[in-house]
Amino acid sequence: MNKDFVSEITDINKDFPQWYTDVVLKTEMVDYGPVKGTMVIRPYGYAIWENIQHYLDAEFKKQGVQNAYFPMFIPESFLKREAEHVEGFAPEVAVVTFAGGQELAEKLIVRPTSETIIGEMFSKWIKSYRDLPYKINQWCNVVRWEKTTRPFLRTSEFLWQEGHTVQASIEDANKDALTMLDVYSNCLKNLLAIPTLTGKKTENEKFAGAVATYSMEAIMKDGKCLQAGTTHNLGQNFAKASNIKFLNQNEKLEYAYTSSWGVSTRLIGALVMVHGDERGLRLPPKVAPIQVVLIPIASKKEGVLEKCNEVKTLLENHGIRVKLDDSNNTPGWKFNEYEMRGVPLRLEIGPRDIENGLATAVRRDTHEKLQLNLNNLPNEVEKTLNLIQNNMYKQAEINLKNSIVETDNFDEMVNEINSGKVALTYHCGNSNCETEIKNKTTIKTRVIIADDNKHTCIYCGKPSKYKLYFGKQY
RNA sequence: CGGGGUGUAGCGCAGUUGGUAGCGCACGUGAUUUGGGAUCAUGGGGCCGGGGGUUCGAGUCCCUUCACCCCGACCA
Repeated sequence: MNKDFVSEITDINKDFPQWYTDVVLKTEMVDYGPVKGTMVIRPYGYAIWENIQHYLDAEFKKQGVQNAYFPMFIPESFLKREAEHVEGFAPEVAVVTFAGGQELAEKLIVRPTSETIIGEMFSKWIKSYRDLPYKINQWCNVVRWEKTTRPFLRTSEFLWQEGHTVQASIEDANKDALTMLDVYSNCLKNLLAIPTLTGKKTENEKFAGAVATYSMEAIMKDGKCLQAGTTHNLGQNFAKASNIKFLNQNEKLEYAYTSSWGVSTRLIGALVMVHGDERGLRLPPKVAPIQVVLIPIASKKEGVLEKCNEVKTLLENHGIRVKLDDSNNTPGWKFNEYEMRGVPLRLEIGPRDIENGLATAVRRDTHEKLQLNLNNLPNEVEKTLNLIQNNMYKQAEINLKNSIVETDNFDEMVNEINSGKVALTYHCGNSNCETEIKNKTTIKTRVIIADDNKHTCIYCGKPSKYKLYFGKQY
């Protein structure tokens, strides 16, 4: 017996960041790429991403969004069209200066986001109010040369979707941003079993060039926040920069109003850090690449493997993602392996089970052992998977609530944040005051705003405009 | 860009005052096994991150460089 297997993954309570790295590598979701800061998304991680894509594509469609693809290279001059935008992104763009054996006349940036190039195309395509609204999404990679990187959470290149809409009024552009924020938070709730805090970002924290940025934050097991998705009301800023004009119903030429919104492979990182435990990954059934792992016991005994294959086909025909592991490894090894990989439900089938007409099942979320009737297996498995999905959301919700402390005392807020909590508090909305709060807390904070008028600012004591969350952040 | 750490077999590591490379796991083969990381036998695998130096001799000492990880400042 190998006694060292426990130490394969760092103790989640002793060193959370190292635990995270161990889990994503050992479950074979990801590996480091040869270039610093890059990652290879391996099949087990990519399958999760594909499940997220399927879910979101269906939701986007409901919102009248069409998929398309735009080039990765953007003329450098495009980026400079929007002053705040270039200031925000210039430090982290990768630039191509040499290609085809010669120095380029105009440098090309590798997209850090595509507002400028998509805006350029919109300006060609949109002529009239009749063309609006116009809604485009693309699944692609983007490059942001980050100084410190971590698989899924922050890498030099990452995968995301970016949606871009054009509207005839700022109200409609803002509505798009808010609607997509809902789509995102529902995705996290329904698919990933992750509860989120949503709201508006402060002036200091909004997207470079946006009128308003909305954000969805998830709370990790260690109490830190992770920005899981953002949507932006860009007003006319990018329309002016890209010259997107339309003729309105009064026959007046007018700059259009745009929005943009995105979520990235960072969601996979959130999934790991919200649900994982000391044994490794825990995946909600709806995103899990493998929903049920089937483990034969004494597989060489007569009838065992046959029964397993039969059950596998039965479940697959029911639309359940099943893996039958008939490898030579011992059952014990397999139990641990698939628990580490976060497979929601394990079925064991051995001579005893066959004799009794039952399958032994073990839930990953509760470690609960169940006996499921072999005659009604697909329905029982489906029911159990739903229970697991719901229970995982509930557990995450409890963790979220336990992580938040409401306070209007400044010192208390600082203490709570330093001890790993998220503080729910009040703020006047003044930009200088916000900066002061950040400086006083001496930790990186993430801010989300909801409108509020009943309290006073935690820092300056003036009437508060906003209700917001402060917390340590990834 | 600061602070800390690590580079030796696919992975995890050991390698003493310098003496010419080892352990566990994994992998190949054969057999026995199988309800919480099996056992025996046997086999393959190394530019000791790179470059330079000291030395009769360097994984080990010195210089230099590169890569990666973790923690901070900026970002999804």
